[in-house]
Amino acid sequence: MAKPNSSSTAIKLLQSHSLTTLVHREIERRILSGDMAPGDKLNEADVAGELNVSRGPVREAFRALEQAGLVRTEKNRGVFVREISLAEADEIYEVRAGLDELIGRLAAERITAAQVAELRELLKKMQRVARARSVDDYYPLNVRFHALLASCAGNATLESVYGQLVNELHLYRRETLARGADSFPISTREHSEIVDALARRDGDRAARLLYGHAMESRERLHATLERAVAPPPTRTPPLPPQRAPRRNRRPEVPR
Amino acid sequence: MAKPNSSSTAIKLLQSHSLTTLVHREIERRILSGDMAPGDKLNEADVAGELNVSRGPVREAFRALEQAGLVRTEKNRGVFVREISLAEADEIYEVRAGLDELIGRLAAERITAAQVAELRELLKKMQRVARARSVDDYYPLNVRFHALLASCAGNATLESVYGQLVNELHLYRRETLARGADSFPISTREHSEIVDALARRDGDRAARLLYGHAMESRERLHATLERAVAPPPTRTPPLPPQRAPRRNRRPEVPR
DNA sequence: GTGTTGCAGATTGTTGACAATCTACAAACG
DNA sequence: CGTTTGTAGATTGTCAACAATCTGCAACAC
Repeated sequence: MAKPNSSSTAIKLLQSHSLTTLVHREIERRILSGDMAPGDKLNEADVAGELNVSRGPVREAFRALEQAGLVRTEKNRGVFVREISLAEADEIYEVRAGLDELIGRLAAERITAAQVAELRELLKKMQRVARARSVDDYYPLNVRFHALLASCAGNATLESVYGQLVNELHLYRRETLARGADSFPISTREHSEIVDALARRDGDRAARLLYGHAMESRERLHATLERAVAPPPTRTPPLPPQRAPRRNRRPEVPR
Repeated sequence: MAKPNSSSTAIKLLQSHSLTTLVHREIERRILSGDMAPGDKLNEADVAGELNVSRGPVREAFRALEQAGLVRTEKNRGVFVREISLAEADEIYEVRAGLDELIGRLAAERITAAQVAELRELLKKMQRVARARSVDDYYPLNVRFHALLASCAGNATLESVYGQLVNELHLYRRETLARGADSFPISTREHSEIVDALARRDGDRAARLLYGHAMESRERLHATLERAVAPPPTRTPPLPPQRAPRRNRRPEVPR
């Protein structure tokens, strides 16, 4: 009765929230927020106990997180927060640069006036924080800026793939404490130029700026790492045998 | 005793192959091979029975497949082979084009002589098949060509992301039977030019060719679809209520 | 003392049973 | 005759117990 097909959003939420989903999100939150460091072990029974569920949903959530690249599983040994090597971070930066380039080209075509305004708003906030040199405040704003940019490309698939890579890079940052790559507000001018190019619908320039911007982050990462090569390697004193396998997504040709 | 640290690969295989993994691969194979069509329902008990395992591993495999974008889950209703709309296929093609461009640029720097030879070998085979106009033989070769190209970029992350998108597009092909997009051997000349550019290490040209190549596939897809707009919509006579939600990967800003 | 072997505890992998929810059909009602 | 309501069956969501495997320590042999 009443409204049969109003599709009340509240209903939809409860409809899709199984325990597995909840557990998945909670663990993801813990990993990305830094509550758990890369290499930490996730004990099924402990997690289940803390969240007051049984081990079934926890195991299901682990499989999803593994596919998302946030944890690594070793049979009969457990799941661990994924550790990202410098080489892997390098790879991810490279892919991200390519996607950023695409984002620039597409966003220039499709961006709306409201989105430009929102970006400029965010830019102002970033410049304030940059002047205050508060690095830890700057990083999340930078992440938000690029996420917003990705959404301006008007391609949900692109946004989703991009977001996954950013998550993995975030993991790397947590692991090495190599704060330099995306944190220092070196790039406020570049950010402004990007938004300007988008506002003028100059896709080629936006694409070029964004690609260069991402590659610079990668360079800064290397610089930071090389500077920190003589001091202790940031943590991990004993470092277990390291029999970690590669990730498991494979192309697989049909037929 | 004997060889304590030979890391015999046979051991490693049994080490990582849990039932969940096996089930995951088997279902993936069934979906990509076309044994199951998009929209088909995957019944937990049935799958468990066919593979002689209990429902636990099956459910875990489902969660991984969902994250990989191959199935869609509706709470209390089941999991279904993902149906990809034209709009989504369009998005994926767009992202794939961007990645192809990146692949061209990177592969030009890193490709080896052996890889060039392998590509040329494959090209010859493709031209033979193209002359014979056997479309169904051409498609898998085309897939292999692009997978090989992706591996030449020397970036495992890129290869993995690219492979996932290709899988999803394959799903679209299965769904619509829109064979035109990647099947017709229109592009043997373009393929040759791409390999030539890579062999000359002309990254800019390879990137441009590959981007254009992917975008052409997208255009062909549209053309094929528009040509088939008056005839019946390729299948799905009743078409259930269609309350499919969006995919569930989300960026999620930390802290 | 050094290295090996064998247990005990803990953790993961798997299973089957139970609870909650949905679908479909049929009976009752207007 | 069409609509609604209730019930039965099937299916998914969750749980707790069992089996297999691993880790660490202690006892033993050399």
